[in-house]
Amino acid sequence: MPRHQNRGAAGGRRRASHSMESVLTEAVALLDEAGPSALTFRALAQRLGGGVASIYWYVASKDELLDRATDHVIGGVLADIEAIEPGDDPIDDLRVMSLTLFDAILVRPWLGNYFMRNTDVQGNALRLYDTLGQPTLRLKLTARQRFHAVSAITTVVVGSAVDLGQEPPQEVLEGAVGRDEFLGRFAATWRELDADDFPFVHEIVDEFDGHDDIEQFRAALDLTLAGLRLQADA
Amino acid sequence: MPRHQNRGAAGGRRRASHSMESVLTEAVALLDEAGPSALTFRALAQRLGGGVASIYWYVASKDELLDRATDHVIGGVLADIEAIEPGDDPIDDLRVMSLTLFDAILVRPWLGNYFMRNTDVQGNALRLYDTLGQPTLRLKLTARQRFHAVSAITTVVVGSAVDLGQEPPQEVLEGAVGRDEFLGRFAATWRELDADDFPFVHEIVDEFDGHDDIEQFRAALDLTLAGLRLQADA
DNA sequence: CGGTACGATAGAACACCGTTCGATAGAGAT
DNA sequence: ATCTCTATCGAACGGTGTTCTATCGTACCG
Repeated sequence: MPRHQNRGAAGGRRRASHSMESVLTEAVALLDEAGPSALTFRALAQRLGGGVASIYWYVASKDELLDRATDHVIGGVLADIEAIEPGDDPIDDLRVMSLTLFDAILVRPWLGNYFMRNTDVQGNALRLYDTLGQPTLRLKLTARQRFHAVSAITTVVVGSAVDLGQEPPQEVLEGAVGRDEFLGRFAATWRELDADDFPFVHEIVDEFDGHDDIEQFRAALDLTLAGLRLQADA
Repeated sequence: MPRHQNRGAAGGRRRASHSMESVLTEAVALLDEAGPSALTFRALAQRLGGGVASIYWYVASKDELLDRATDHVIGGVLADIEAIEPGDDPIDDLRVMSLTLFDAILVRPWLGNYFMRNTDVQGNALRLYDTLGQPTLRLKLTARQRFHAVSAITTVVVGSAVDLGQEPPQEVLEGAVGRDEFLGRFAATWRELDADDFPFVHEIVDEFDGHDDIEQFRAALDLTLAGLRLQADA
């Protein structure tokens, strides 16, 4: 395991010289460019201009690599969230923080799959969890209610993110097919279902067609927050 | 692709004779016994007493296998949920249905990772989605609100399930370490954090330690449903 | 200075995975 | 008897995470 930060520039031109920073940065770049399936040790090594086994000096396994890469970008999100100054309404603060987190996941859908998986490695995620919980301390709730409230919120965020992270069939990732057309195809299938057999699907298919992910998330979040406000005012 | 159900018993003793049913049943058994990582084509083939390639006659890829296996057990859950007779309060019905679904996922945490991934293949999941949505038709809501409400609920269910599905470090899976002890270890780490730096974590660590997954889910669900009730009564 | 310990790198090999190919067995129809 | 179509299977292919072992280069120390 690495002890110090790598403090020097590269040596000669035969051997590569990495650093935790560069490993994570390139890993994130791979994830951003082509999704989780593109992040392999061989691809990462090539990008770093080194050998495969070298990566194992910084990271004990692929799981840890993913955890650390996730925490690496969560660090940035954490800074954004900590920069939010508390307002009058704690629940409003919760809302802004959650939306900030969700925005970050929207840009990097893979985040949802690894976020908060292992707080031992993901120090920033733990800190984010705490920051997200702090507004609840200003609400009239029991400790258990606070715990459940923040769990509920992260559940909504992660749950929505997982929906998103469902690597789209590679067609939209390559840009060959737009997301709207992708949704439209499903909508078309649904519309052909018998209206008596599937009354609800029939009712909402137009809403599903071309729906906005952020709006859907905000709706789910607001339901939870409305419930929470009710609880805090009781 | 298979046309008919396999209608006969096995032939001689050299070649194995499968059926869609048996393939999915054994796949589910593997998933139940040792989690997703244990479901390999080789392991499945051995269990079926046949060759690896045979499975591809029933299923085009591993993703499809996972989708069909998931939908196979969702079929049972669907029956349970359809058996629920509507009560006076649609929101109560939503609650009972959601809890029924969550109970099923609690027993098979892997379900959460594949549920509703592809409604083309997962016919039962689509039907379940519709059934879950029907109570909202009795509420005074717009179509969009109904769509968002059911999305929110499935998000909470799936989000909670993903938390669960986080294959525990194999120690608790083997029964060597109890879940409580596993949680306790994390709690111990959290307790050592500075109380000023992590005020929220400090506040809720006792609640986290030994917490019940069902209770946590129910709390999140109830917040959402409370918000929904507010919306429907407005 | 020369030697040595250690931080850091890397190539080759291993075991396993999903998937494909080509061959072939069996049963019914012609 | 031949043909066709369903269903099966062993062997191989390319790719993966991971480990083994050997090495380079630098900092330290006698």
